[in-house]
Amino acid sequence: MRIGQLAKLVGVDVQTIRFYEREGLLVSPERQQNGYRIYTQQHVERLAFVRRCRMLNLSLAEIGELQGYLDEPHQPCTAVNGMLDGRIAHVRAQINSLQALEKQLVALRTRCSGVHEAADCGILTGISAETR
Amino acid sequence: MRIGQLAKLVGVDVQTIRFYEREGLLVSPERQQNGYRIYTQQHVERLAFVRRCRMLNLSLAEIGELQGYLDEPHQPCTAVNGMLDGRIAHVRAQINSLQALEKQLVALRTRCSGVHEAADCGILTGISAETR
DNA sequence: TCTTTACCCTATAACCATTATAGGGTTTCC
DNA sequence: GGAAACCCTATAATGGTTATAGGGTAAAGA
Repeated sequence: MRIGQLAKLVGVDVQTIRFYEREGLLVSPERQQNGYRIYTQQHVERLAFVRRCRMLNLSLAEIGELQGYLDEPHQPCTAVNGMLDGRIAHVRAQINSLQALEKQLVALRTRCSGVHEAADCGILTGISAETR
Repeated sequence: MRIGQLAKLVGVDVQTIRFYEREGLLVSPERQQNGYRIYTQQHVERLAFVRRCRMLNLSLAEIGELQGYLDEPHQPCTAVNGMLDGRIAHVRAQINSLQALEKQLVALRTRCSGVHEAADCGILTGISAETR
C-alpha cells in the first residue's frame, strides 16, 4: 500500500510517517519506479505500535528502545519494566503539579469576579504582588 | 544592575532574559559604553511578573497581553478573566487525561512483574496487541 | 485527449520556551 | 600580567509534529 493508505489506516499524518522513517522508528520501505513508498503489513503493525506507545506518552527514544526488544526477543525485559515505572512516576508528578497549579489559578480567579478597570483587577494585582 | 545580577535575583537564566527582551516581554534596557545591559528596579518587577505568569503556565503571548493591561490600566479587564478561565479549563483537561493515562500505564505494568525474556513480556505483548 | 483532482516526492521552516554552542570582548581579583 | 568570571552576538539544538514551497505522478471524468 502507499503512504496515504497507511496514514488513513493507522490514523497518522502522512508527514509524520515520513518523519518516523527519518528518525529510524520505521524501516524504510521499498520504492516504486516513480519513487513512491510501498508499505507491507509489517509496516502497519510497527506504525501502530509506535502510535500506541505515543498514546502512552512514551518518547520516540523510548519507543526505539522498545523496538529493540521486539527485534531481539531473547533478552531479559528488565529495562522495559524500569521504563514503565519511570513513566508512571513522571505522570504522577505531572498530575500533582497540575493539581497545585489548578488551585492557584482558581484562587486567583476568585479575586476578580465583576467587570471593572484593569487597574483594580484582583487578578493582575494578585500576580504582581506574589503568587506562590 | 547587570544582567547576571538580575538573573540571580529573579532566578532566571541570563539567556532567558535576553530572549524575553527579543520577544518584547522586557523593555530593552540602557547600555553602558561597553554594550553591557543596565537594569533598573522596574525591570526586576517586570521580569518577576513574567516569571510568576510562567509558573501559572501562561504562554508568552498571554503574558504579553496581560502586560498590555499593566501598561494601560484604564481598560475593562474582561479578557483577563477569560484568559484565566481558559487556562483553568485547560489544566483540568490535562489532569483528566493524565489520570486516564496513569491507569493505563499501571494496568500495563502489572502484566510484567518477574524478570523473563522480552518475547514473553506482558508489557510488550500488551502494547503490541492493543492498549486502549 | 485534456483537465481536474488527488496523490506522491524532497527540502526547509514554523511551532514553543528555552538551553547550548561558537567565537569573541571586558572586568575583576590575585 | 594572567586567570576566572563576566558580558556580547548569532546560530543551532531540543521534541514531536505540522506547514509551506515547489514540483512530479496517477486516476477520474468530460
